[in-house]
Amino acid sequence: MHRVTLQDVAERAGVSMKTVSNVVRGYRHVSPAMRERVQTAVDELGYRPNRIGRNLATGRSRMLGLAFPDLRRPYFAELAHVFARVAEDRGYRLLLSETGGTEEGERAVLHDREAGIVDGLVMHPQALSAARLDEQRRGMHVVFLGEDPQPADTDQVAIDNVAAAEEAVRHLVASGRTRIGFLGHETGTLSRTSELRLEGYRMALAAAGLEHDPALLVPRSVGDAVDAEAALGAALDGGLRVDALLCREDLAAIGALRALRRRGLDVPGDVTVIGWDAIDLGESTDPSLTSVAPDTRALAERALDLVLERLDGFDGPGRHVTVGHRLVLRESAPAAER
Amino acid sequence: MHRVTLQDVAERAGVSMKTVSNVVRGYRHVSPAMRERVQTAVDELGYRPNRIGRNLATGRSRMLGLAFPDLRRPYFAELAHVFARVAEDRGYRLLLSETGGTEEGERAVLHDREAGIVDGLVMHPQALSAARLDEQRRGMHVVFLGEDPQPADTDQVAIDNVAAAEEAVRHLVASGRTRIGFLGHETGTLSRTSELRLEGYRMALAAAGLEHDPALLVPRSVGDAVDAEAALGAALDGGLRVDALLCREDLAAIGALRALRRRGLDVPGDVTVIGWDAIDLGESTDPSLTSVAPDTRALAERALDLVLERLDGFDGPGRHVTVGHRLVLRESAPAAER
DNA sequence: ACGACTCTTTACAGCGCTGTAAACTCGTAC
DNA sequence: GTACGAGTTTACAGCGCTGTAAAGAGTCGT
Repeated sequence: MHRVTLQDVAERAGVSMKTVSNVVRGYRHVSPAMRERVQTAVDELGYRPNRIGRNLATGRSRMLGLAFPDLRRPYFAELAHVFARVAEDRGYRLLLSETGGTEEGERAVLHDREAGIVDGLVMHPQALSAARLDEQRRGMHVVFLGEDPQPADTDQVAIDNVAAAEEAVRHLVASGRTRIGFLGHETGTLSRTSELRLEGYRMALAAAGLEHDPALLVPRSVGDAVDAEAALGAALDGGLRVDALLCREDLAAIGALRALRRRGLDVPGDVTVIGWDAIDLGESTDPSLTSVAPDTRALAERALDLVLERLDGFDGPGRHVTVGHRLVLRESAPAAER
Repeated sequence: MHRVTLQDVAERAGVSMKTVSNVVRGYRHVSPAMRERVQTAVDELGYRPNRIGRNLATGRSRMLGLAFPDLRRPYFAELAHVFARVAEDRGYRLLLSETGGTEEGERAVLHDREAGIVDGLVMHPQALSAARLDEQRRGMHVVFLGEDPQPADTDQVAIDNVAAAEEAVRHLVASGRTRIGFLGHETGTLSRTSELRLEGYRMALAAAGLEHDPALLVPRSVGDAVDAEAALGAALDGGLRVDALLCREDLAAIGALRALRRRGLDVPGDVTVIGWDAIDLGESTDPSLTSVAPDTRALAERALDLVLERLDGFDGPGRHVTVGHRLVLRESAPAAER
């Protein structure tokens, strides 16, 4: 079971190996007659290029790493899908990795370039500090997703979390809501993303002349729907009264739907709910979820632009790109009656 | 920016390249003194192996392909997570690919071995026939997931769909349900998976002495929750009366919850609902979903066992492995009152 | 006619690492 | 003392492909 190599084809066609390579790669300086002759031999022998040989010779794998904390979270799975599509359009494959949101996991994916497995990396960091990220990446081209602190000379892409939160809260205010809670940020140390979303939430409350009441903030310890449900349930049972909720992510919103309904509170009548991420399943919850939808296509496009420009030799300062978002209106927070 | 190679370390430590390689790979026939001397040089120079060089020399990438139709479907994203973990325990990386459920997509992943990118493949086929799969794989070691028709001498892993469906229906029967519908199979040609689940459904009905009424089958054209909701909604509005539903997958069950609630039907009181796949979010729907849960851990373990045994030289006939499942009881179909 | 340029093909070396086998040393058994 | 086996280190060739530069032919402009 000997694999067919360039040399085999070269012998068959009576030309040099390099000429076979030129034909297979589509190099333009090959005569039509030669191209046909070699292609015939390629077809007869069923030659298929060995990417490993090519990768070693070129020093490029044409594969990019994409690292998320956990693929089971619908938003990340859906984002991975978009990234894979965009990368494919650019002639790249994606190697998906889960970091588990741990330092060790993040450190591991940063080493993939050194191993020659990937040419660059797009990553959603969660555990490593900016200094450690910089130290561990050792020159690897990385684009960071989100707004967590990152090394100064690296590139990142994010949505404007402050503006998006403001917009969501404004929508709730326009619907006549006055006791607007926030559900789903971390119980202990806040991630930068949570900070920004809370900042936007507070700014919009202030702009609406609503007093910010810390009692309206409901954190959770684990970022899933079950934990959000429990956290909100406990708060409601402990006397929390809200007429609206901005949730840090859709999973928290889904947990909120259960917690509210279990206590006889109607959504959106008694409590209006807005999620974040606009996952596909948000269309099929009951009520369907109004949610902040990042422009995931633009996110992927920009991120890949940035990392590929680095691969092409761009050596300028780190760039911070903000992509769009919109508020997807569904049943949990319908268009305001005006 | 010259990468540090085995040769650099060898010169630094005053030994041969091969000795450095032996140390780095943990080859046992190296003296402790030599090991320490080389490791010191490795650490000083910050040497990191280039996997591409190793892959070319060994003919192995230690990467396995995992191909699903669409990562956005929660079940596949969650299964991918389990596979990645199991593969990692075995010293392999996974290269995830989406086939889009198309022949072209499936054909493309079957070629990755020839390119040298992966050593083998685990795949959930949907579009290619058994004959075309056999033709296209050209000797590549593939393990197929599910029970669709596959080449005779290949390996596959699946749960017993018939038995699982029987069990689910028995649970509904034990809850006193007599008009048990099935929601979510394909509108046109049935996949083998749907056939088997329907077969188990029918067998359990017969065993319970319940007449099988074709009007109780509600197919859908697209496999998402929105389409299932529409299909069931139309059927209910067209006069369908059921007191229970077995759904082909959890997404269909989630769609069913909305359709039923929108028509004033209570779950599980008026209609008991069972889904399939036991996705994480099934715990946070309202009511939470009772669902057939494949033993995904065993699925991943067996599938990787099979493909790795092929890589190790096993050349026997194709093996069909059935792994376990269980019925996860939640609110949509609670334990029967007995 | 000569020089410059473009097109075409090819020889050569190298990308980084490993498998194989040889050479050498040491310890043990007969 | 000798032979054998195990441990240790190393030389060599090769895995498949590409970049670089050279060689040769043809065309065009001066």
